[in-house]
Amino acid sequence: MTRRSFHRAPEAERRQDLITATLDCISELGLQGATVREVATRAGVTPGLIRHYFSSKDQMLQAAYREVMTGMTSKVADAADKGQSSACARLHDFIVANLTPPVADGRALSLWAAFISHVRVDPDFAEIHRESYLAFRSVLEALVADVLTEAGQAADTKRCQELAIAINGVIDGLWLEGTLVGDLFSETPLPGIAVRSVEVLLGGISLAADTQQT
Amino acid sequence: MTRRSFHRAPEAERRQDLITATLDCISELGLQGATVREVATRAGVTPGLIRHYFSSKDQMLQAAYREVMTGMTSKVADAADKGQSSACARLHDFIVANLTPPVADGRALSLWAAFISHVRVDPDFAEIHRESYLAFRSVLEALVADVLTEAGQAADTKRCQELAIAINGVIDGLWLEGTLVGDLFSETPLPGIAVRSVEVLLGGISLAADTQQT
DNA sequence: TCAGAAATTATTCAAGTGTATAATTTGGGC
DNA sequence: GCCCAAATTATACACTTGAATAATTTCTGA
Repeated sequence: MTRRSFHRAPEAERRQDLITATLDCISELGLQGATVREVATRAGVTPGLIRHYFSSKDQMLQAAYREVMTGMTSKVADAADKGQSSACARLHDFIVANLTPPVADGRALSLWAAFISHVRVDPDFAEIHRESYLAFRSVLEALVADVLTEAGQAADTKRCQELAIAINGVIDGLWLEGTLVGDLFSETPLPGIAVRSVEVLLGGISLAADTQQT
Repeated sequence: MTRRSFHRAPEAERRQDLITATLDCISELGLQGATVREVATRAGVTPGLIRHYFSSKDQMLQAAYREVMTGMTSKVADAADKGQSSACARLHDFIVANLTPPVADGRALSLWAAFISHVRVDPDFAEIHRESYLAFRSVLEALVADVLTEAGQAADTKRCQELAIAINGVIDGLWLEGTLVGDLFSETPLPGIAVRSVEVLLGGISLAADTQQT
């Protein structure tokens, strides 16, 4: 009986493969389905190898959680930088990026919810959540400040903070609705609702991009 | 060796105890912690009894999910009926009820997230989600229609629907923020932000109750 | 009071769980 | 070409899991 042959992968690459496999398991089978054996199988690897890269299964899950959150935040932050034009256009793109794939899709929501449900169970997960939430909101708060100054309005910290909280609420809520019951919104696209809602929250500032049609 | 004595409980009561124990397990230990044995222990019962009330562990989880959602919806719907005064006051109370305990608390969020993360895993959970979401939004949509007509504005279906979606988004999103990182909002209470945001979304209609102070 | 149906417990089972450890293979540096 | 550290596999273990079954207790109704 001969052993199966294998190939030695660079540490970073193998870690990434394991994390990706972990996330696949969680989104398709739930946290309970992310067993050491299932993850290893999907990564094309033997169960024992996991403990060579992570000191425990829990640490692997935490690494996976971190990747999900930094991935989502960086994607929407990128979208707000691509179109360099105006602050309004950047906020507009930021909102839309939050409510369209790949940020707004079932897999992302499934992963997010699975981890959130563990925030109260494990303090390590709570810390990861807190960090990623603050990172996201600080991006949004800066964006709001830019929009306000661009519109010639006062951008004091207090007001920016409250607006960012409210806007974050709209985005989060619509992200939930869209990804959970997206099929109910074929006729009333969410990004449009979101943009209009935020415009209203901002006191009537228009975020319309130049290339917009209805 | 004598068997432990027990008492025969009415079916409804025992089922309720098992469901409550299930929810306690999930909120404190996660879905993975809601094992047949742990639930039975907390319900003061033997593991085997669970299969006498539910044909499988999964069916018990589904019953628990249903209870969580109907409980939350009925609580906020009740809050919108107590003060019979005006439609504006009812919407106001509805919003506040969503963002204050017991609806807005860590336990509820933990439970909700755990179940949501299984919506994509198990079609039965998806169906429960869909039903409870539509029930909630139909309550909100009726409330919005009342407010609009009360303010003398047009309350056509299309507009009510879009407004309900947006308002639901604000509520969901702020509910998330408040329950997840509530300690960050000691100085900027969320119910206030929510009410003001909805007022703006409604085009400036004031929802202020008579007994309001700042 | 005393059956007997139904609720509850006790016990068992096979499968799956994370982890620990030892045996092997790989691939880069000499 | 070969050696040796490190990556990977293989195997084993102790424990937990959901479920199935049989044995017992409870309590109602006649």
